[in-house]
Amino acid sequence: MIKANYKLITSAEDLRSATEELSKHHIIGLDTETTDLDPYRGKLRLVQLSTTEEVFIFDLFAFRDAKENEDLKPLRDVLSAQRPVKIAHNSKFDLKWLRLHLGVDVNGLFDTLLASQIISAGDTDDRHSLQSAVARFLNQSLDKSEQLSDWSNTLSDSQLRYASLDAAVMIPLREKMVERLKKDSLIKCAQLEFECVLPMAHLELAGFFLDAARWREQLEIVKKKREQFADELQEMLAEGALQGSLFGRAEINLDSHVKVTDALKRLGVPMPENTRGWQLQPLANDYPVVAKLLEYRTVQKALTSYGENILEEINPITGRIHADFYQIGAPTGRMACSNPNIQQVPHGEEYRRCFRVPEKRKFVIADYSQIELRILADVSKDEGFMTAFKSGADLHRATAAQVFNVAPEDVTSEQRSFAKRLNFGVVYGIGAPRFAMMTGVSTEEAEGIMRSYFQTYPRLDAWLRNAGNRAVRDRETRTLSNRLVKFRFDENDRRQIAGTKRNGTNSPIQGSSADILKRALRLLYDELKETNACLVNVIHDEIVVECDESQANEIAEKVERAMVTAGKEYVKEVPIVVEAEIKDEWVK
DNA sequence: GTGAAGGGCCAC
DNA sequence: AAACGTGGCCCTTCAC
Repeated sequence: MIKANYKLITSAEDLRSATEELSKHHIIGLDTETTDLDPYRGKLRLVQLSTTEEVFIFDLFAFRDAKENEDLKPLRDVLSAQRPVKIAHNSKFDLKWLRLHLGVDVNGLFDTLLASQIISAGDTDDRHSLQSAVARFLNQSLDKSEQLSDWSNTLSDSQLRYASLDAAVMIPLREKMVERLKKDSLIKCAQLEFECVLPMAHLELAGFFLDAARWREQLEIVKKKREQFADELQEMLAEGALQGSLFGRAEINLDSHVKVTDALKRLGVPMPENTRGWQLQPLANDYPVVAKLLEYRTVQKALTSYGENILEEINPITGRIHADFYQIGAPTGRMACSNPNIQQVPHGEEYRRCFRVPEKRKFVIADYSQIELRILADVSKDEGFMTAFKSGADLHRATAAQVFNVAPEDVTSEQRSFAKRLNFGVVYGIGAPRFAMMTGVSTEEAEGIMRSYFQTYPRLDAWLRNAGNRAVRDRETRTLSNRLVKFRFDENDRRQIAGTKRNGTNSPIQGSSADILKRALRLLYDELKETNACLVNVIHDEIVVECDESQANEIAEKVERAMVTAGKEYVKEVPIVVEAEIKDEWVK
């Protein structure tokens, strides 16, 4: 059973001696208690720091104006120093509050949530709450009943005991996790993740500005378009109906795939198993009604996911959108984002241009050029594929020239398009039938093109096959940071084996790309520290920074440098290219 | 009425 | 026979 002797700190004098004691330790536990989940709405009540012997509970309500209060400086110093190492669960949360309410950036972190996810290596059955982690690693139960209690009034002994336990448990939990991280060679990956937390905390605090008036304006236009598509689609679908209602045409629920499928069948459209876009696309040429359906769905999707609802996500205090980012959102290590997901705002300018800079500010929008393909080239060491990048010219054209054995200037637009689709497809483990479907050639032709692609890049082919086979054999794979991705599958199920092969080739590529981005975010944080530029969005291979107009050029250089440097740490031979632009709106 | 699953589509 | 990887979010359908 975890026990903790706590000391409540409410005076400058006690604070000094407590921090003095804390700085004698190499490793301490960290937790906070707040009156809300939103740092802009609530107050930071307690900061708990634990050693192996005791827990110091700092009651910030006992100190006036915490952010500027000189009496709290020793506490800030302990938190900002690289040592002692601060252990916390979901430290991004604590870091946001400490930054905003205590004016300190925490350095020297060990995050038990991230460590738990890294160790689980993508096993989606594992849960990663503090409670689950304590149960799994320490075989103990943790009482969370006071978590949502009122932290704004006089605190009960039960609350203080709860507060101290959460901090105290960090030390034994970390010990168990370090054992596992070492055993699985995951220390480097963990360090990468821990160093990325502070940039993520800043990202969430900064938020992304959305021009609400412009958004509403644009929505009206899209809504009109939807009404028009809906009308036209109803008209076209009704032709197959046996009878209309007495009051006119029988309306079909266009958002019901069941009803729409029925209606399309009535019209004699040879329907595939389901009505997903990529299955319907080939029918769009022959059946205008199918083309119309796809048009309708695109507009409908945009309107439902990115309609009025997103305006509710604007924080009334900052006037900006503070989305939730999950640093390890996918088994590959990729991030995920929600409430709202600003990583998948539709590309249409009508949406993107609503994300604009405030007065006197600029965006620096920087993205990696073909990062996944460069990683693939570098790890496979395929001479031809690497050459295509080293030439510095248009990659898809260069690929087409090699695959179709023509001079780059003689590549037709069709050949370039084949090359482009294949370049993108190989990362996902595309097969000939799918390639045929998306390019409109026969499966035999597709097989021929793919064969010549892989003959042109034999080592690339070998690497892909090998990666897939190894994934099946070892039931795991690694990214360039040595991040582990485990696979679970039924070896008697051929579909699952095929799926594991695709995962086995895709994960190291996608995951390494995530590694590079995370490293870039940390380097960027270090570069931007002394400026008032801030990270405002991250989209897998793209970074959006908002900065003062007057510094835009300088900041753009810093962003580019951080990203290229990060890339070069992992990709040794193939050049890393970053394209940075200065913009007023989030458009390319 | 509620919640999970299925189907679909957006981003990379 | 299978057919392109990772996520989030929407709507409908269906079971409880």
